[in-house]
Amino acid sequence: MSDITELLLDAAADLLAARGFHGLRMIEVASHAGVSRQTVYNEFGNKEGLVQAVAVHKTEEYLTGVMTRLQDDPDPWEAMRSAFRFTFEQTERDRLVSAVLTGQNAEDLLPFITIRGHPILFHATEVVEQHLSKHFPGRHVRLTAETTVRLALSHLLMPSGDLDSAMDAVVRVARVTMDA
Amino acid sequence: MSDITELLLDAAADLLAARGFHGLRMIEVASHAGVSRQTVYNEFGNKEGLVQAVAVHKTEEYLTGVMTRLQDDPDPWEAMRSAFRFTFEQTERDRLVSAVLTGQNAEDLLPFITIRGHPILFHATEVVEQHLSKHFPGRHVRLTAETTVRLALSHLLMPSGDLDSAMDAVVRVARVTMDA
DNA sequence: GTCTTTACAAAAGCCATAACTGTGTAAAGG
DNA sequence: CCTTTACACAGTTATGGCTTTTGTAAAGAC
Repeated sequence: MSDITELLLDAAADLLAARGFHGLRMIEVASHAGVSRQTVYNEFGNKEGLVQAVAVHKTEEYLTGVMTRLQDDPDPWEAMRSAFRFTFEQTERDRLVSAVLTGQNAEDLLPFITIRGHPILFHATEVVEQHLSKHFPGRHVRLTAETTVRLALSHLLMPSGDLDSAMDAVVRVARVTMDA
Repeated sequence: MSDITELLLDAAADLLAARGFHGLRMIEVASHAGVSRQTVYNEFGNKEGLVQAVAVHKTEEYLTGVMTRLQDDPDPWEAMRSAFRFTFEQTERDRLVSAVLTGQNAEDLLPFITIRGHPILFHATEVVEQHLSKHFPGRHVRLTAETTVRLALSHLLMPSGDLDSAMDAVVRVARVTMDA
C-alpha cells in the first residue's frame, strides 16, 4: 500500500468518525492528508470507494488484532477472553470500528454496508474456528465457534451486566459445548 | 379492555404496519374502527399513546403465545423448539411484531421505543427461565435461559442456514449448558 | 354517559423557487 | 504522478405560501 493511500485512509477514518458519511467532504480528506482533491479521486474513484476502503482497512486491522490475541495465550480459553476483551475495547474506542463490526448505527457512517444482516464480525467465526481446531484437533468446532461469535456480538449490542460477567458467560458456554 | 379499544388497537396495528408511524393518520384509525377521531383521543391521549398501546398489546400477545407453546409440550426441549418456531413465524408474518421484538427497522414504525439496546424480546428470558425451572427444579437455569434467548435473537436478526438448523443449534447449546 | 359533530389554534408537512455547495470528470501544466 | 483550473450536474439549504394534521374544547345526539 502506497504512502499516500495510508495517509488518506487515516484522514478519511478520522473525518468519517467525526462527521459521518453525509458530512464527509472529499476536499477535507485531501487537505488533511496534504494532497489535492483530485488525488483522492485517482486513488479511490469516488466517495463510496473511499469509505469502503476505510471499512475494509478497519476490518483487516481488527481481525489481525484478534488473531494476535488468540495466538498469544497458550490457554485456549484465556486467549478467547483476551480476544473478546480486545473486541470490546475496540468498539468502545472507535465508533467506526463498532459500525463496521456490528452494522449498528451505521446509517450515518457507512450507508451502503452490503452485508446488512450479516455483520462483518461474523468473519471472526472462521478465525475462532481455526483457533479451536488448533487446540482440539479432530473435534467438531463449528458450532462452538459460531455460538461464541453470536453470543459475543449479542453482548456487544445488548450488554447486561459488566464486561467480566459477559466474558464468563460466553466462555462457560463455549467450554461446555466443547466438552459435550 | 373495552370493545372499542380493541377495535382501535387492531385498526391502528394494521395501518401502522402498512403506512408507518409517519404516515399513520388518526382520522384513518378512527374511521377504520367506525368511531370518530375524538374517541381515539379520548382513549389514548395522543398519537404516541396510541402507538405505544399497540406495541404493548403486541408484546403481550406474543409472550402469551410463547407461554402457551412452552406449556403445551411435555418435553422441555420440544416445547422450546415450538416456542422458537412460533417466534420466527410471528416475526415473518408481521413486521410490526418484528419491530417490537427486535427493535430493528423500528425507525418508521415505532420511533420512540425506549428499550433501544434491550429489545423487548429479552422479556422472554424470564418466561424461558420459569419454563426451565419447572422441568429442572433446584438447578441454575439463568445462564441457559439468557443464552437461549440471545442465540434465538441472533438467529432472528442474522439467519445462517434454514430455520431447522438454527433451532437445532440453539437447542443443542441449551441442552449441554443444562447438562453441565 | 358515552360518542359525535363542529370549530379552531398551533405545529408540522408539502411545493416551488432560487442560491449555494459538493461531486465527479476532464484537460493542461509542473 | 500530482496539482491546478474549469465545468456540468446533482444534491442541499433557505425561503415563503399553502395545505394538512394534530390536539383541545364545547355543544349536541343517541
